[in-house]
Amino acid sequence: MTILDLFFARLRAAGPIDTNDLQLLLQLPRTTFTAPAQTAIARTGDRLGGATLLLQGMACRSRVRSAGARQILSIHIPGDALDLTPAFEARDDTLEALTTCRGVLIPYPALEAAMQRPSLRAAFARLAGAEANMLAERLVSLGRRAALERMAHFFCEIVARMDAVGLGANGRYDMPLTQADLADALGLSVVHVNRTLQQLRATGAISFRSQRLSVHDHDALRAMAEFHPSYLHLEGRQPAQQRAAQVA
Amino acid sequence: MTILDLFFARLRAAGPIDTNDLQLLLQLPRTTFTAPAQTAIARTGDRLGGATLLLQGMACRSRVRSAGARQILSIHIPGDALDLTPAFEARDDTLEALTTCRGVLIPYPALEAAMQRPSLRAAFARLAGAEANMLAERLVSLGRRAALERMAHFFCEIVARMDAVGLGANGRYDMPLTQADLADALGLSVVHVNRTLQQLRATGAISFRSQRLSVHDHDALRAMAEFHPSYLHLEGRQPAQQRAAQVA
DNA sequence: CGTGAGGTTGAAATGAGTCAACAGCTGTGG
DNA sequence: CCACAGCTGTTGACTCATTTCAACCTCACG
Repeated sequence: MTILDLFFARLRAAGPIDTNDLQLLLQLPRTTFTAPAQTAIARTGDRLGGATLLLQGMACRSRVRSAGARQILSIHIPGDALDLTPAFEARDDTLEALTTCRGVLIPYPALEAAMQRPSLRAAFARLAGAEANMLAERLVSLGRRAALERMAHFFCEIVARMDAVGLGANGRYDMPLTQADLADALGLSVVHVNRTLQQLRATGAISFRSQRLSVHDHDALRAMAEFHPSYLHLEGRQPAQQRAAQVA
Repeated sequence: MTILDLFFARLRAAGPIDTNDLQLLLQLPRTTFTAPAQTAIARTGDRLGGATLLLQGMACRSRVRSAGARQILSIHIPGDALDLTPAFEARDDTLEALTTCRGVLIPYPALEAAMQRPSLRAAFARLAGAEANMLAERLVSLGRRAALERMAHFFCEIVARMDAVGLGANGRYDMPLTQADLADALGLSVVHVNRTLQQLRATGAISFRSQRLSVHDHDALRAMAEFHPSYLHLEGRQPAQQRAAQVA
């Protein structure tokens, strides 16, 4: 049981990984950080100087257009690695804490050193690949899915990811997103998110209120979204409990 | 003057790179391939087993929904590196040749070996980072830009990229995209692409017919798109000729 | 000269956005 | 302890961007 536990769970979900590698990761220098809810962890133009592992809380990466419109690029849950690729230049997006966040920062030089090891390089490449895949699938959502499917797909993905690291149980998940956040993630207006959410609730597949998502009919939700979790490249698709046991 | 010339131009555009590294890249085993226009280079489920460098022609990466709707994820021009990250699992998208394509495939094992060298790792990370940045910016387009801006932004990006490797001159660029391709890239219907294109032409900023894009008013186009090329992380923003000279 | 792919057009339908008001809840300060 | 401010969610009416459907045009090509 270590501090990086959730990150290790994420690594394991992406594929087999060597115990020695995990040991090496544990020995990397790192600094912990916390960020209060609703604040920026890193802004456009900043240089974090390392990769971030999110251990508690929920964060998102976003870009803001001059007109003020915000587009959320990705939502991050505990166990996620952020900014895996060394940023040589100033960052182009903003990293925001949606809730109070706790995590660690691993400086790039240390990470670079660890990357000497091919097996670790491969493991990180898998994470980066999954991240790129998620971005791609979001592009499909915004480009070619109607609001309802889009929202259903969003919930399917985040639920699959939370299951993979053992977060949430009995189909209930902490989901501290306002409808405005959801709108910016889905490329919709707040009003339309509200109505689409009602529509989705009306199907009986989910409920979503007061920071809490409950999935009542998993299959129906997936069908609505045409969700095929293969693009996430998560190994098993075990329910949360079983996965949690395996990790521990 | 080597066969990988355009790829080297792309690497250089992304940042400084050592001559020794280029030499090493030249010595990597590689197989050349060609693909006729309108055919798939690699389909969902395939495993290419290596990174692809596109040297001639134009290709795109896309996903198709069960209903038949296609979303183009990225457009690739000569000099682009595709599938830089080793794919351990079957690919999730389709790689299509839009025109006749010529390129080389570098097997992952060889690439992996080259990655031992930190400077090369950094160079490839820059390419991968730029790719991810482009995906992110496309997400902003689909989520938060109206059709006209979206199209203007698309043209701005591809023009900037072509300039960076010395393709196109005098504001004229080979652009073998049908309006249907454009629609699938921009997440619009073909009809609406047609009308938006007329609107864009009417501003006098561009013309686009018979596989050829001409940019008449670069500044107007950028203004319309709110295009800020910094996210591409291309070094200079020299006009094509100057850049071509530097590369040669 | 016919055929088909790509492009263009008009009209009607609709999904999503905008505007504006209001309800519910929480935290805060008087 | 109440009043108020402010954020989040909800609703209705209206507008508008975009899609859909269907027809037609144009041109390259066999």
